[in-house]
Amino acid sequence: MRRDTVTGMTDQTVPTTAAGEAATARGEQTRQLILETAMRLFRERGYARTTMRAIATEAGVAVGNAYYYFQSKEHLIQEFYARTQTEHRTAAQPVLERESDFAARLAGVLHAGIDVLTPSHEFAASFFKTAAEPTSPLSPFSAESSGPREASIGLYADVLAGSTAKVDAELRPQLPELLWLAYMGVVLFWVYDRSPGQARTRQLIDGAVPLVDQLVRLSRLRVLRPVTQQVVSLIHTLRH
Amino acid sequence: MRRDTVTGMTDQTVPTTAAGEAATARGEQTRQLILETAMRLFRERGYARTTMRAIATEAGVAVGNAYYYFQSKEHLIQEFYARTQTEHRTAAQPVLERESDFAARLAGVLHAGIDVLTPSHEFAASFFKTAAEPTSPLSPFSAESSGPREASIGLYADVLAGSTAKVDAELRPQLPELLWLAYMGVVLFWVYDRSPGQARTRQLIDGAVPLVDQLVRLSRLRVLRPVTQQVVSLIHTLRH
DNA sequence: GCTCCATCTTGAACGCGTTCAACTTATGTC
DNA sequence: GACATAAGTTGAACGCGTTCAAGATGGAGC
Repeated sequence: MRRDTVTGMTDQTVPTTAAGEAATARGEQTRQLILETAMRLFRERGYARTTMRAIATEAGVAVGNAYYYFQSKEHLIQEFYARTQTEHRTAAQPVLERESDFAARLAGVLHAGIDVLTPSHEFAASFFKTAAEPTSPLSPFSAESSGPREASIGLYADVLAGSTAKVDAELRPQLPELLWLAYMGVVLFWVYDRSPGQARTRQLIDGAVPLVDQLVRLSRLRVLRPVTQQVVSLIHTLRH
Repeated sequence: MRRDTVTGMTDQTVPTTAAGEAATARGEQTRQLILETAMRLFRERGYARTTMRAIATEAGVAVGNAYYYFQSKEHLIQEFYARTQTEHRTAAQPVLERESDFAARLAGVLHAGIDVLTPSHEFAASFFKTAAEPTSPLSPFSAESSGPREASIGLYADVLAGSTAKVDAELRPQLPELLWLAYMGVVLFWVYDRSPGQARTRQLIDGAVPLVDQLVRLSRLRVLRPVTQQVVSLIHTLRH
């Protein structure tokens, strides 16, 4: 059974047995071996300088074998997404348990996200272009990325839910996704950030969080209600 | 003399004569021929399906010759930037001459930008990933794109300068670049927009412009001054 | 033990972007 | 006109991601 992504989705082009999840021990072992080798080489040499031949050789298999388990070199990255997302959740947990202030929770979760990404900055930048392509399965907006995406949005739902923040009733249901979008913006900035240790990104978070916090507070204010409603209605329009 | 970009920048790796601009008639002719052929094929077949061999063959030259004039296949796209920018300016001119209301000017210029891009939607999406890579010379933030970028920011400076809008004094000097950034956001949305005729992008513009307009107005309001100042100071911090 | 068949594995081959040493053409100098 | 040098041109070759026909493996049913 040809497996597609780390989410365990079945490849529609090769529908054999119905039990797509039932991977044999032999296959799963090779799959993991190739994956670990690839992740190691990506970190060691960067994405572009790691060839499929090198991955296969180091893993002790044939090139074609790697393509039996992964549709393309790009698909090897999907594993990176899933891992990063899981690590983000773990790293954010203490903050979510400790803090109740909205701004503190948001800042903590954003910083935790960058903490997790930091060791992979160079690597992330080199494959970012792949993720940026709209038609790519690696796009954060793609159907194939829906697993990690939903999980990530859930994280920001928790940021809001566990906080003492008072939010405009109409805005509240939209806010988690908006916060996730803001997180995507931070990641985008981070990828482009050439400052040592990506210090600028930290400044962006520390500067933008109080701003978001204030805007959320002000969303209930009379002068801003029309603007708030405009934002909400724009979101509805765009979502169809 | 090996030419680098459409901006006429000299390739530092091959510094021969000082007069880098003095291209001979023969060379310039071949260069234009390759360029026209490439642009035609890109539009006909899309970026990915157009091979350098096909470009060379159709232009009646050798593959290596194309690489004499253009560092890479990607560099052929830089021409697309420059042309698009020029067309955008032209398409926006009537609006800038006619309207004095800020919101009308901004909406007009944004719509003009999408008007110009529309015929290239498929093509743009396919090479977008290239432009998205931070290290790519095609990134809108790169030094090599500074020409078109500055011109584009200038367009938004005109949007503001010719309008009757009253803007917070501290915010005003930052606004053109912020508007350009918003335009980049619109283009990003447009690239991902799968709705027929990219109707969603039009809705985004029509929905977001009044919002921006209101925020700009409110920037002078007492309750929002702190937020405005925060925004301005954040920009300053991030700019170094 | 034998057969069958899905699963897994192989590596040569393909088309791509890109490079480069060799060659040809044009331009200026005496 | 002859020479020197810069500008322009060539196409075979390289390394890459990817494909695919062919073969090997291992467990289920008898």
